Amino acid sequence: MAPQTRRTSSFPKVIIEKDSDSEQSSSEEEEEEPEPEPEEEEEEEEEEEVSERENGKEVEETLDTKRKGKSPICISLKKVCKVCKKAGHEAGFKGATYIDCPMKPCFLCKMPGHTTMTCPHRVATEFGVIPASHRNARNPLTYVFERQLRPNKSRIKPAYVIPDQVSCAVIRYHSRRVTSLEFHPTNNNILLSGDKIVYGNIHWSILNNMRFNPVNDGTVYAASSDGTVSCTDLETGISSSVLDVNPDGWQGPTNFRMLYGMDIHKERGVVLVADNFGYLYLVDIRSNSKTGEKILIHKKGSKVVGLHCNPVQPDLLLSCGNDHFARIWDMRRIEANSSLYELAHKRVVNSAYFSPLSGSKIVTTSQDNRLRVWDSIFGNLDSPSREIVHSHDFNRHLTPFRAEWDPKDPSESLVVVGRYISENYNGAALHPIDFIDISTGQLVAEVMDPNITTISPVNKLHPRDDVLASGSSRSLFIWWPKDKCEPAEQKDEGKIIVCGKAEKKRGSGKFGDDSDDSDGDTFSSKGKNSKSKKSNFKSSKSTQKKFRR
DNA sequence: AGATGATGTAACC
DNA sequence: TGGTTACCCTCATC
Repeated sequence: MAPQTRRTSSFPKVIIEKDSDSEQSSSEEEEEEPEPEPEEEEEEEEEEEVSERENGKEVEETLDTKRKGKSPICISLKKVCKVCKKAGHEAGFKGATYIDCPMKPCFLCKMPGHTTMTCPHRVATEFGVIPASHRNARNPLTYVFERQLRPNKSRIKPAYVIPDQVSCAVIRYHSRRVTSLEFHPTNNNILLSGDKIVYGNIHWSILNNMRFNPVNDGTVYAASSDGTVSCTDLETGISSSVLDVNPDGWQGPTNFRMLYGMDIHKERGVVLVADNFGYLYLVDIRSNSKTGEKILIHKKGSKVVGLHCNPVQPDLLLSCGNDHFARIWDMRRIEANSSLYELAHKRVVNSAYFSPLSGSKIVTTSQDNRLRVWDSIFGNLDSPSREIVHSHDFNRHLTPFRAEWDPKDPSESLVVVGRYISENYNGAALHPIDFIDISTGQLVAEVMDPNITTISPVNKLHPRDDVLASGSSRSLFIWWPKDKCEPAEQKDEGKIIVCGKAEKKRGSGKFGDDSDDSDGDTFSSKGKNSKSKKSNFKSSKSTQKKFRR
């Protein structure tokens, strides 16, 4: 074997280009570039470049081995934009304000020509929201809803009761990101949270969705990426698998089925669950076993991330998934390609929910950074009645964002959704949880706390109380009006049940043992558990809730 | 304070 | 169609 040796005489000179520490503007950079031999510089540009980037600096070597072997290796340590890799500007945080790369489309609305800073949708969420057209499509849904629901709909929209300030409890119990939250249907003091489980426990993979059993709210069903649906008794903690869509076990990553969307059809007594290949499965609640055959409801091979039964017309099923569609089905005759409506989106649909009272509206969260409202009475289902630009980008480290209805709002227009992009609030980059009026597109309220700097993609409003539960990377946040006592103190049985792998030494150790610490201990003020990352913030008991205009 | 890496998937070709 | 790649405001830990 002949060792590759380079003759010292032909070893090229190494030139290191650097930014000067004080100057960063592109024009000045060009002036400062060392140009030892102008002719060779020109040659360099024609050569193939092998470049690596590290920490916003570009290290690039220009190899000239096949020619004279004499022109210099040029290592450039010039600062480049970490987004577009070009010099002359830099994207990233300047303090608590994020500066966008001007070469990329707006990170918020995805349109070219401006950045998030100047995006009209950032200034006002209602920008570009067109009033719904009062088309009357005379479709079958319209008749059903008009006859059955109009009398119950209030004519005057009541004002939202949103407190100026809220208190927040931080629960650090999950060892991985929170994926799912569910309030107990009857017991005000029970909240269920699911996480991305690492190993062990009821499921060995991500818990994607869970629902209380509507006929026996002491049990909970959960769908997981491990391909099973579990049924767990909350009193005993005993869990059983009621569906396994991989009866032959692991047959490779392309064959393994994972379960995402799930809901329970109370009247029919079935759990509806869908997989990552486009199929719907039914599980009979009485026998806790699979019933019927799987049905293709979305594009073959695409993930079905959400299922929701209409609260008033339970035979109407709403599904959504990665094929960019949400679909409405008639449960009485559901088979491939038989959907009543197809709600088209530009990107993946993270969630689709019927409005909680009348079931006549649908709100969807799509990865094109838009919330869409579909109204079966005042609009039609051919196109959304409203599109609201809102930052909830897909990110591999985050649970996908899902806009959730406020179940207590009689006008069915209030929606809660976490925000991806941050805003500079007194020097801290915070990601508020947004309350949006979908009838106007207006941002009604934004919930935030200077101590909570993480993103909260999972949010759920309490069915009866003024309580918001938020799920973040590893924490749960419980928000309630500041003037009220802590939720768990309202009744004597406060209890939070956390599904997932418990990491017991985390946080303040309030959950360190398995005893039912019910009252004050269960909720602790955020000051105790969460360390303030920004020293310029004092840990205040109450949280700012800012109103725009 | 700055570097590290765990990590899943949508969109593209 | 399947394989490849980027991924741009994570976040906890060292």
